[in-house]
This record gives sequence, structure tokens and C-alpha cells, in this order.
Amino acid sequence: MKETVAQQPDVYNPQSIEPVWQQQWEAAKTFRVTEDPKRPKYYCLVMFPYPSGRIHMGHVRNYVIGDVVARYKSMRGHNVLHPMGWDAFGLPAENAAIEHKKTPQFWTDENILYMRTQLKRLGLSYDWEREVATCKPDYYKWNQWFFLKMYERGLAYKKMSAVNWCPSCETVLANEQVITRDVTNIGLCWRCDSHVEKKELDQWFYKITAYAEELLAECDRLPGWPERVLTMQRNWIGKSVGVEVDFPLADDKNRAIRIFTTRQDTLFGATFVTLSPEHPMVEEIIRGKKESAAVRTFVERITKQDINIRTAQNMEKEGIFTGAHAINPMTKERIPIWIGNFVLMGYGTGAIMCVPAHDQRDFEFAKMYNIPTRVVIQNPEGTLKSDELTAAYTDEAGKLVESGKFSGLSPNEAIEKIAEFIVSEKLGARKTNYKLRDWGISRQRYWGTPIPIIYCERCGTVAVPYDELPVTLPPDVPITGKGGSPLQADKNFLNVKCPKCGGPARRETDTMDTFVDSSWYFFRYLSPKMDTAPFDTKSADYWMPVDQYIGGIEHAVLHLLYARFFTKVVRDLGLTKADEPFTNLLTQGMVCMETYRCEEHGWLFPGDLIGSEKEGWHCPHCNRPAVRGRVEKMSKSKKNIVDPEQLIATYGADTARLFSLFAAPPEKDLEWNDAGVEGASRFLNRVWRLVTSHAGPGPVSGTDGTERTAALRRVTHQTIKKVTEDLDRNFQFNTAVAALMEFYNAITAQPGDGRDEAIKTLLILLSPFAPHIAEELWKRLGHTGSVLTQPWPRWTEAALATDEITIVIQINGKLRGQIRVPAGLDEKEIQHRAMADGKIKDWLKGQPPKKVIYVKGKLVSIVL
RNA sequence: GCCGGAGUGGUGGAAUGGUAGACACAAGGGACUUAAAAUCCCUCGCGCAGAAACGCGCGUGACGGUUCGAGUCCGUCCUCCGGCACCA
Repeated sequence: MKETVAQQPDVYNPQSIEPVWQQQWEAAKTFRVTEDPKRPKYYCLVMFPYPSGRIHMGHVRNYVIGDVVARYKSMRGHNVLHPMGWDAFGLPAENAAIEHKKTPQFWTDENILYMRTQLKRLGLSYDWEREVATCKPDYYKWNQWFFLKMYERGLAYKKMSAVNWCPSCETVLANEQVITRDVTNIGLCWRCDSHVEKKELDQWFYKITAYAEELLAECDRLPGWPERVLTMQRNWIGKSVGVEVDFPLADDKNRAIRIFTTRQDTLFGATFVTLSPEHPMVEEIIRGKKESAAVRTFVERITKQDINIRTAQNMEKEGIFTGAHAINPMTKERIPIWIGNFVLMGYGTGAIMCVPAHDQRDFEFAKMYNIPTRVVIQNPEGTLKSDELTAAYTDEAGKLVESGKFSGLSPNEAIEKIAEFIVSEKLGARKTNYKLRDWGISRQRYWGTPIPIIYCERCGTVAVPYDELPVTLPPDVPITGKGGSPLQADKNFLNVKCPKCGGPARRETDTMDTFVDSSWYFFRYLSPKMDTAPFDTKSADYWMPVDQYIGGIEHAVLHLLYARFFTKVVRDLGLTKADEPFTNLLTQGMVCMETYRCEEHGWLFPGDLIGSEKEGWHCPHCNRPAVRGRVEKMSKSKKNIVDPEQLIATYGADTARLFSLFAAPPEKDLEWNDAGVEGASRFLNRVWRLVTSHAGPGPVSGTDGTERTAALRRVTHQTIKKVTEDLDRNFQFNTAVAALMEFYNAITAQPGDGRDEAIKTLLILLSPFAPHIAEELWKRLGHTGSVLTQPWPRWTEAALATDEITIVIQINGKLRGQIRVPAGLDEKEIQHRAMADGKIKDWLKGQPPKKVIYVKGKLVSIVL
């Protein structure tokens, strides 16, 4: 402490005590952790940040939640691993390089340095010796190592594919990185909101689809995950079980169109077939037909359209008859073949059978083009008529009709029976489809992990040998933001000798999607300095899986699915026993704040407004009224941000921590409000005054046996119970903090002896939430050693017991009175006293009650 | 359209089927102070009644139902938020 301010021991001054304790913890290596088979392990993980420059309130909330969990579990006797690191590759570093003429490396290192000190100011209990940064060669070497392992196993492969191309970022995006935000359903870049285009490129993929079934099935075995996250993952994997069926061409019975359906029970009702405009058989079937010219024009027009626009929800269905016919394999009827703009080549076989009677989309299409409709599932009332339908009949109830030997079956029975028939008659096969696509990992970018592949003129695609890893990024590459990958311009990087034949070859210049980095970082924390393997399997056997993972809901699909996939790959490489990386998942809500706008000057910082709540706020530039906007996620663009650094400077880290925990349950959005921060600060000030005014030269005398002392002891144990249960049950930090406030109120409400145990307990219970003040006051009470190493207090049922209890009396379910009775009084006597109560007597009016219900220790309910 | 989640005071939010509104914020009143800040105390869902006290009625998005008793369980609906969506 360099401050020369006179020490005023009676004033709570977080700015002076917080750094002292942070240094103390660091010097004592309080949070360093190693494997310890004697203690139960607890792996508490928070999503590591992208080093964008400064931490924001979302980070604060995330890390404070994680810190309370870690500190609490540690006090409960667990050996807690609580690491932190940096998701350090990514586009902003390149943008910064263009803007500020700093290399991505320099910019990133600078940011990490700054943000690390910011995090340290929050007093977070990280084992900093395990810090990792994904942009360091000793980290990304292992991205490359995993790539090679996957390449060997056929899990990494290259193919030409139409990819999402962001013209602004000049890079490829994964499907998951294309978002649709408004009703037009147009694909936008997840990072910059640009309109995404299609482009054909040769790309590297990870074969996540090989694990689709396991990723889906394991969703049922993740009870510690929020249901909505599992739902999103299930939707994303998008499994559908059905059959592929061949519809032979009428002109050539040896050729057939293969369709995919999940509703084979309606096969007899298929009155036409529709192909995707991209379907490879289109040209074959229209050859020589009078419709061929019109069809070609149609196909050309549709395929030119952006796929995102074409598949938008409100896109008009459009189709054209090909002039060709197919044979319905069940009815043997000739049915027309159409081409439709709504049929996707990328799903199933790119061809569908159409059953207008039992599929709403097919129904609308058939109505539009006058194609016949045939009812093959009759409703229980028997009222459906093929030519009178006004909508498709899609209910599960009903029986098959006009379906040959399957008539009379329920749709569910028929789905199975007809599938069997299709297989046995060799009309097709059972088939399961997934919406999940393989994960395109190629990025035409500099600041990422180089893909360890070499292209040789003679040997073709050659893997970089393991002993040549890592393929490092060349440090001085000009980054312009234009054209393709900057690595292509670096001839030293690009031109290499082939590892196989020694001949001239060139390197792959694409780098990996940064989601690769974050798919396994939780393994790297276990042995961050290991240089012979990505991590130590022995450590993983001890620590994995992560007991509690905490982060934003925005990663519900992308990051969490990739991390699950990677874990399964790592397991199949024999490196871990874990099937799933994260046992429990807590998705914390966003940090929001109200927004203000001036019609002239746009968004305004709330802190800059002039005026007052009562008189109304005005724009500081032009004094126009500031219009209050919606409460939205804090963001720079809307200017509704609170800078954590400012907050800590004003109130201290403990207040910042306490408020972000108290204002809302963790999974809900938190609305920031300065007055609430004041409240949290006031509470800590009160605790400070209570303890500092209480602390005497020596320990204060113990229990004195009075009723007041017993009452305080009771509240103490009640609070231990409440806080413990709130933390154990879903981390209800807000109610736990409320219990501590009540506890404080109870202690001060009854001045007198016997506060010792209460105050001591208050500090221990407070320490995970506000560790600095707890440490300081603990010390001032005369304790040696850290409050953090105190065991978590236990409550006893005996201490909770009271001599007298309150019994509530209800008449016909309405509250009519209450009586105090000695604890342990028997039911009969309690009922008797309840009826004898003056007020209750008035209600009874001398009549005997019909019924009396007694809830033990709680209430008497009298029915008249 | 489908699948989740949520609707409680002026506000954020509490309530294993058992006293709705804990805790906090805001607001109002008071004490202390020359004054202010800080701090402390009181009031604080709506209505009725009353000098006061003891009270009474209503009240958790709407309407029904189950129950001695429903914010909580069931049914129907409304609104908002999130996800998915021409996926065959």
C-alpha cells in the first residue's frame, strides 16, 4: 500500500483493503491446486473470454458466479480446480492490425495483459498458473495434433462445397455462424450482420455427423443441463427416421427416383413426385419432352436465387411439371414428376413424394397446380373425401384406407409395417437423416491455427509429420483485410518441401475456425505446460468431467455441441474416459440496461444525460428530451454500458460482486441499476460498522444462557441452513444474499451478548460472495489465518428448535387467527386451544365444525 | 405453426399445496446536523371501516376445475421472451 491517506480503521474503504488481500492470496498461492486423491474433486469452469480489450459486465457476472461456486465448494471440503484463460484467436485482432498498425499478436498480448489485471481486481480465485492462451504455439500445436489424428481416422476431410461467404469479413462461415434475425429470414453474418452469400470453395471439414446419434442420445443423460439448451441441441441435430423409396420412371423402369419420407404410411396417397431444381436426374427425365425448354428456364431462374431467400418461410411455393412420370411403387399408378423451389438438394435425397391429402405443404402445392388428392387415412368419423378437403388431414388418429393389405391399420402401425414391406420387397431401405452438417473449419484468415497440411505436386495431400508441429504463424505478415488469406502472400510460409518426397510443395494457407480452440481448452487446463501430449490423461482421469460449467446462453448450440463432439473424439483416441465434458451447465442471463436516444444525436450514455428522473432527461448536446428506449443487453453501440473498472473504482469489487449476485437469479437477465448498487454497498458498510464496533481487544464472552442468546443462535443456524440450501439447490445466490441481510438485521435488532458466534458465522457465510471484506473483518476480529480456509459452518436441527411455535388457524381456508403454543404440544390439545381462541369462537358461533385438518407444527384448518 | 420459458406491489424480485409480497430499491414522513451528506427510526398491494386498536373484503395475466386450503396442481385461452421452421 503506497497510499498515504491516514488510516481510519472505522471507515470501510474497499480501495485500500481489496488490493492488500489480492496480493496476500497471490503471495500465499491460496488458489493453486493439484490433484489430491484424498479429497473429492470439483472442476468449476467459466467460459473463457475473447481478449477484446476490456472486460464488460457480462464477464463480471459470469466470473463472479463461477467464483462463488468455487469458493463455496472449496469451503465444503472439495479440491476445487478453477482456471482461467484466453480464447485468443479471432477476427478482431486482424481488424485491429489494419486499424492500429499493431500485429494481431501484439494487440492480443496487450489486451490479455490489461484484462488479466482487471480480472484480478475482482478478487477471483483462479489458479493463474494454469492460464492458457489459444494463440500461443504451445496451445495451437495441439489443435494441429488433433487435426492430424482426425485426418488419420477420416474425421477430417476436404471437399468442395458451397459455403456461406461473408463479403465483409471475407471469410467462410459455418452454418451456425449464419443467423436469421428478422422475418425475411435472410442469412446474416453472426459477427458483422452482413448479408451472407454462397461461394464454392475447397474446404476442410470435421465429421461431426459421425457422432450425431451419440450426441443426440446423450442429451437424455445430461440432467444437469437446462432443458432449453438440450432442446436446442436436439433441434439442431434434427434426427428423422423414415425410409428411402424408389419411384421407377414410367419411361424406363430400370431407372428410378429415390425419395426420402418419414410418412411411409401415406405412400398410397402419393399423387406426384417433386425434385429439387438441383437434382441430378432433371436433365435425364426432361430429355426430348416438349416441356424441356420451359423446365430449363425455370431451373436456371431458381438456382440463381440465394438459397437463404429461396428457403425463407414466406417464399411463395413454385413448381413446374417436367412432362415425365414415375410409378408409385405401391399403387403402380403413373404419377407426374414436378420440380419445386421448396425441395432442398441438401436434405434427404433431394426428391420427395407428395401426398396432398396428408401434408399441408403438398396440399397447397397440389391445389395451386390442380394435382389430384387422395385420402388414404380416414379420420375416426369417416368424413374425409378426397375431392372436398380444405386442408391436409395430419392428425394421428384414424385408419388407413385404399392402401391395399395395409388398410385398416393405424398410421403408427402402418409406418412400421410398410417400412418392413419396403425392405422385404426391395423397394427401398430404412433411413435416418440428420439436419446436422459436418463442421466446416477452414477460414481464409491469418489469426488462427494453421491447418497442418502440405500439397505436393507428386504426392498430393500430405499431412505435416507430428515431429514438425507446430506449424507456426509467420510473425510479420501484412494484413490488409482484402483478398484471400494473408498467409498466401507469405512465400516463406507457403513454399515448402514435401515431407514425403522432398519435392516442391505448398502449405495449406487456411486456418481453423476458432471454435476448434475452445472445443477442448478445458482439457488443456489440466496440464497446461505438458509438451508431449495435449494433456495428461492421469490428470484428466482425476478432474474430468467438469462438474459445473458456467457461461452465456448464446453458446447453447455452437460451442457446447463442438465441445461435446471433441470430447467424444478425445475419448475415442483413448485420452480420457469422459463421454461428456460438462456434467452441470448454468447458463447465466444477460446484463441489461435501459437505453436512451436523442432524435438528433442517436444513442446516449445514461451517465451523460442532464436533468433528473422527475423532470425528465435531456440530451447533453442539444438539450432535446432523451427518449427512453427498451431495456437491452449492454452494448457499446447502444451506449448502455457500465464500465466494471469505473464501478470497482467507486464501490470496490465486493460491492460489484454482491450486486450482480443479488439483483436477479443467475439464469435470468439482470437489469443494471445504480440505486441497487448503492444498496449492496450500504449493506457491506453496515457489516463493516457492526464488526468493527463490536471487535474488542479480546474475544467477547460466550453464551450467557439468556433467551436472547438462544434466539440469536437460532437465527444463526437458520441462516446457515438457508444459505447452504440456496447454494446447493441451483445456486440461488440472490436469496442467499437476502438471507445474509436478514441475518445482519437480526443481529443488530437485539443488542447484547452472544453475538460472537453470529458475527463469526456471518463473515464465513459472506466470504464467497464478498471475500475481501470478509478477510479483513475476520482479521480484525483477531483471528489468524484466512477466513477462506474455514470449514463451511453446519447447522443442527436442535439449534433450530424453539420452545414456542406459531400455529395458523384457518376457517374454510381463510386465515382467521394464530396462536402460540409450546413446541411438542400434542395435536388434540392444539386443536382444542385453536377452537378456544376468542376470535375463532366468534366465527364458530357455537356450531361444531364439520372437519378439522391439522398440519403438524403449522396450522389448524377448520371446515364449517 | 411447433418446442421451451415466463407473466406476482411504483421497481428488481421472495414464497417443499399451508400466514402472498422475504430481501432490496424507489417514494413519503421523522430523528441527528447551523446546513448538507452519511447514518438511524417509521410508513409503504388495493379498497372499506375506524379516534385508535382489533378488523373486513379484494388481490399473483384471464376464465373454469381439483382441494379444507392454489402464485404453486389440472384444463382452456391471452400476452411477452427464446429457439426451431417449406427438413419431406
